[in-house]
Amino acid sequence: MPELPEVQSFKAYFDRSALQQKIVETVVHDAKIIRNQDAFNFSELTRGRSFVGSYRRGKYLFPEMDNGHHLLLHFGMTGDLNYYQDSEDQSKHERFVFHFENGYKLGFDCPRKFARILYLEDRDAYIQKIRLGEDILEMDESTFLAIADGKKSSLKGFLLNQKLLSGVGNLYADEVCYQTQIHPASVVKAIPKAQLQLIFQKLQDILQYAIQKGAYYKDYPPDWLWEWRAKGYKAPDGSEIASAKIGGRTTYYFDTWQTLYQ
DNA sequence: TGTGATGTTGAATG
DNA sequence: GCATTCAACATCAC
Repeated sequence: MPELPEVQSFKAYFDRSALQQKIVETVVHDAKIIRNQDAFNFSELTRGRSFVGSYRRGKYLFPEMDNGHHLLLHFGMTGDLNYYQDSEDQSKHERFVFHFENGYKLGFDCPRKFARILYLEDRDAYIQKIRLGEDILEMDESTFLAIADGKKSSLKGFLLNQKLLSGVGNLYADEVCYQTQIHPASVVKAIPKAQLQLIFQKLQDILQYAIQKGAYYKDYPPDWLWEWRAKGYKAPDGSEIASAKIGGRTTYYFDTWQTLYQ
């Protein structure tokens, strides 16, 4: 689920449900998901506070509290938010939940528990510490070209590296490679400038389009790659869909349809 | 039953 | 320092 467009819709969901409400209680069901506090401290630190805003960078969402401190919500593979009133609407995999003064609750669900939650006194220091790259949608073309310059890694590995540009995950990376007709195993420094510019433009287009659709996959165009993946689809030139591990992740592509630069 | 999954980290290796 | 590969995290679905 959660790549940049998905996290953007989590942000919108968070903002319209959780802002400006006092937290009367924070209940932690699974302490392991909170990485830098124990359950007791996390509850104490958030109780009585309210959220005043949120900031998204790549796949990282930072809710801001009324004392100037932040949380980090990173959704991992299966994180989700659930705003509800009746306890029967509580998710089976809720890991912690804020109870607000108005009687509603905001639960953080995560079946696989790969999510990472932190309490941060200094958000920017944390971002610097983990060397999180600039959000791809905040980046201009010249910055993108400068970051790509001379990189010896595969295009796929480059797009997935959150320290270089933040927001792209496995699905959207494949989508960009497909739509630009560039092979994901291409060596970045061997890709011509015009093609890098195309990659940049497609990144913007694809992510913006996905955000506009609320990251709801079923509303994506039928000629996007994601839907074809496991269906034995053929590219316009007749090449069959292939999969291989590239940049450490399972990657789908069309062998001859996508040009390999190396 | 085994395998892999829309993510990240840390360790080991080249 | 850079890049790659692997294991680990924990659960579910095919």
